[in-house]
Amino acid sequence: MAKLAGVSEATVSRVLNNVGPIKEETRERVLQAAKELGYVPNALAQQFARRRSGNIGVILPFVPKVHLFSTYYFSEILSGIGESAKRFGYDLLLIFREPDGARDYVKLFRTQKIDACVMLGSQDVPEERAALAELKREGYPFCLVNQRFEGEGFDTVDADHVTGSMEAVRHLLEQGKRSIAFVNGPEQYSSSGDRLEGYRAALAEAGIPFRQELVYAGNYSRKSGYELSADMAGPIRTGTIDAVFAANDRMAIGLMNGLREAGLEPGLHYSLVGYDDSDGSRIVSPRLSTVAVPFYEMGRLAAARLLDAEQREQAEPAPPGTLPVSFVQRETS
Amino acid sequence: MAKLAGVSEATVSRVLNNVGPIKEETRERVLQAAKELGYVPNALAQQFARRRSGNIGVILPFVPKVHLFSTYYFSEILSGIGESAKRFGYDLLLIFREPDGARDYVKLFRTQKIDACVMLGSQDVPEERAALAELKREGYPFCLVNQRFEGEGFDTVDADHVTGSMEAVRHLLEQGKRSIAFVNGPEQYSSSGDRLEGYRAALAEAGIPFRQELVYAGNYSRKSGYELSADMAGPIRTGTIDAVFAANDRMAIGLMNGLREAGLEPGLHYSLVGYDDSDGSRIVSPRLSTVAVPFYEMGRLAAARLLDAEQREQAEPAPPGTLPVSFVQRETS
DNA sequence: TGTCATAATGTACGCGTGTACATTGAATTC
DNA sequence: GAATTCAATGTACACGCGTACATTATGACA
Repeated sequence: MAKLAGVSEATVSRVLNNVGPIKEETRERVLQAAKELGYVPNALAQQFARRRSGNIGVILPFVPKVHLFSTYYFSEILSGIGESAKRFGYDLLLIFREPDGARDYVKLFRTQKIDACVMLGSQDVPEERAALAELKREGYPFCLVNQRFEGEGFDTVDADHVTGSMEAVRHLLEQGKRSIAFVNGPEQYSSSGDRLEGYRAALAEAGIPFRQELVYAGNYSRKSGYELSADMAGPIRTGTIDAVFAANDRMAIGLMNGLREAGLEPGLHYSLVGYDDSDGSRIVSPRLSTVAVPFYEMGRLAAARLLDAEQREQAEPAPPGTLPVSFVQRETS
Repeated sequence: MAKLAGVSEATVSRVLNNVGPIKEETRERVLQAAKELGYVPNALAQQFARRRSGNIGVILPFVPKVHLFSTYYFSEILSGIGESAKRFGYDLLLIFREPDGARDYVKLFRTQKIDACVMLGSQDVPEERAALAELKREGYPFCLVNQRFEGEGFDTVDADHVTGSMEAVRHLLEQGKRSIAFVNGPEQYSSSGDRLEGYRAALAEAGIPFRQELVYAGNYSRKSGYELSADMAGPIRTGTIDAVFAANDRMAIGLMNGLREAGLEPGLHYSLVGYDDSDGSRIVSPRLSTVAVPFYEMGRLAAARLLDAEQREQAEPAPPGTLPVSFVQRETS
């Protein structure tokens, strides 16, 4: 191109990439020529020559119709990842998991489509664990967000859901509640285990025995919370349950709606605390007490960590980042 | 690679791309060798050689903290785009607009990073209009979703917000309401204009004069709806307003919450209809009447159209697609 | 002035595919 | 049996950049 600016292609490349010593005058001449011709480097050629795509992959759960997971959750994390990506000059390649459960993450790296990858919404099931272990074995950089795999040593950015749950339950205890039910999500998510742990810890701390029959199993969907209301309405009426801690806002809201149909109001007949501080928690009435999770920050950190390591070519896996969460009291407790 | 399978690289390429005549036996030999070696074509080299990235760009508004726009809205559209992309073998490259308003869309194409592009959340402002016009002038394929630019002939997938709004207002009229306020969003969005048009048409149809003082300006955020409640509480009490049609659910919900603080309940002191059929509309109480928009389908269609055209190398711009919406009655009206 | 170190630039080639064109081989036709 | 045709494959090169290495300019120093 700008050979028409009296210099070799190599020099052009050097100028544009700021590599090697360049006479100031030459640099300006090249940049001037590039501007005049409206020259834009071909990213495909660059990627090919550099053997790096400059893309960071973001793996998302398969969602034909986004509804099991909170869109809030993903939007926040995604924005955070985007923030870091921009800062490091990377682009985001969005990848939905296959519906059939196939997860050939290695292929994504082998084809060079991505240089690193952030995993969202992954579950601790054997196939996933194996797929990630292979990824790690092959040395490809990836980072999990909001999901740990015990004993694998995967790079992870998580939030302190144990403490978050403890605080939520402590709060209910402070309100004088003694029969606190817990609506949890599937155990494939490490955060479910964390929350159960926090729930138990808070009870233990208060000298209250844990009772399995107060633990209800949902799947993080609003519907599952709604359906559990049928089982819980009775115990709430009789006082066998005087408060509910739900593992996410969606279930809490579903439960709340279901109990309302049974004539039970949160904050009046029972206390209710959700988890996530999602949009929904602010718009229901009464407004839902919940636990705020720094999703944006988690995404930002996960990507930053990957790209930072990428740049210095180092492999030292940063210690799993665990970000603090905070209890938010509103009107349901 | 699979030259070790007794054939030239060219033949390997032909086999893998299904191009040209190939002896069945050769094909199998190549595929067998590829499998044995675990061969995976280098996507970067492919893209470079084909001069196509195989990426479809998705332009999103700049969102340091996602909150002005409904995350629901984008998640749905994004999923729809993902669906089409997968079907055509494309990947999604996520691109956030620059905060400073710079929008060098052309560069994205010139660098070959994307082959086509879907625009989300774009506004009809001079810079955007110019940027898109340039894109069109240069012949780069792109498609707008939920936003039209009159007189430009851009490829667009929109929803019939005029009819949707008419139905919403008709519904209120059928309920006997005669003083229907309208809370609209910024006029940079064509859908705002559409909704105003629908609002006026429905009034005209019923022989009710349009009154400018019943039109309130929000910005599609929940906060703006909340703030407008201060202005509207009085008129509602006096009966100067007996119903409100809001241009989206977020504003409707904000308004509802604000009016509640003033002691006014939707469905009781006034009727309320929102727009979007977002998650929020289902979880507030009373549940919000609204208008369902096929966002997923819109994303799916936009991408499908682009990629379809891409494949047949044709340039005939499909007629702007306008998808139907549907009124959903719930409890606030 | 000559030597040497360093700055600045040019030359040449590789990166891994896709593909136009050339070549070979086999089937068909007269 | 020669000519023709087309299937099947090989050969060669382009794609646009980055970069190792070679080369030349520049200045410091003796």
